[in-house]
Amino acid sequence: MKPVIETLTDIFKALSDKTRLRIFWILRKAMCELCVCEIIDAVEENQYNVSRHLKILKYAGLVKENKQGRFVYYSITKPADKIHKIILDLFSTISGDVFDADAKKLKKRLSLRENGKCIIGMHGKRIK
Amino acid sequence: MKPVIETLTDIFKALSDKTRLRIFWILRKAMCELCVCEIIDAVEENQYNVSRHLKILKYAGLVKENKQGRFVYYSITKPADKIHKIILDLFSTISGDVFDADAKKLKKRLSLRENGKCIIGMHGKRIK
DNA sequence: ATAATATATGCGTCTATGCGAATGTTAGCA
DNA sequence: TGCTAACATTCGCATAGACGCATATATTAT
Repeated sequence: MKPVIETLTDIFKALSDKTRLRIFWILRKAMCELCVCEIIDAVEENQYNVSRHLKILKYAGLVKENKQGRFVYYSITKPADKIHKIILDLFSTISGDVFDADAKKLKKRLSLRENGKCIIGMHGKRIK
Repeated sequence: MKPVIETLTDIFKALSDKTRLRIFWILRKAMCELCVCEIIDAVEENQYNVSRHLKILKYAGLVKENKQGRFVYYSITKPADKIHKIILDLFSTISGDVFDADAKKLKKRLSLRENGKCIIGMHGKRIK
């Protein structure tokens, strides 16, 4: 079990980068699992950067992953303690140009899903 | 006016360092202005580091200063928006060994005040 | 004016972090 | 088995941040 102060600095560090803020915000907004390529399209960042940032968010305990075939779905972790819960409350009050634009791009991307599953990869190619 | 995302990263960056977390925590806990030397005694850090960290917290809009003679008193700023308010709520739920120890040291230091004012400098020398 | 004291800041150093590019890994499909 | 695609990781570099030391600034006492 990490000391409280470690947990806190890990969380705040994870949220102190713009790209990670956007990724976390869009994951919270989505209210569902998002596959990496969908996140990439929403925030318009490189694959390796998104992957790296997701790792940091995961280490801080803010997101979790769910591997399904070659796709990896990420989602917000359910808050286990007060601090975590308050962080999520905080994000529910956040909106603004960058965030709203990301939400718009995500919505467009999610409309391409079939049966609630991602069927399009990173370069717009349909699966199967 | 800073964009929302800038405000957020500034706040999270400011809180992503252990010493700054402790300084901010003790300022919130104190519920009153603290002079720099009192903060130094509470967190047991070097003068220049405490000064620098206070500057970063101030830049993020989390604390404000009040100069009185050669003493500078710092205190928590009143939350101007929801985000700021939630951050403060978050800190009201935080406690633990390091934080509690700091609170203890601060209490001891504050008991040396006279008329609610700091009368002892950095090296334990009484003023006047 | 001079000295002393509370606080701030500039400089050098070391470490941490973010990015780009390339490469590695795993899973589905022919 | 071999190819392709989704995602992860490693390396090298550039920048940012934290610390220690020395010094600057501001204010008060002598």
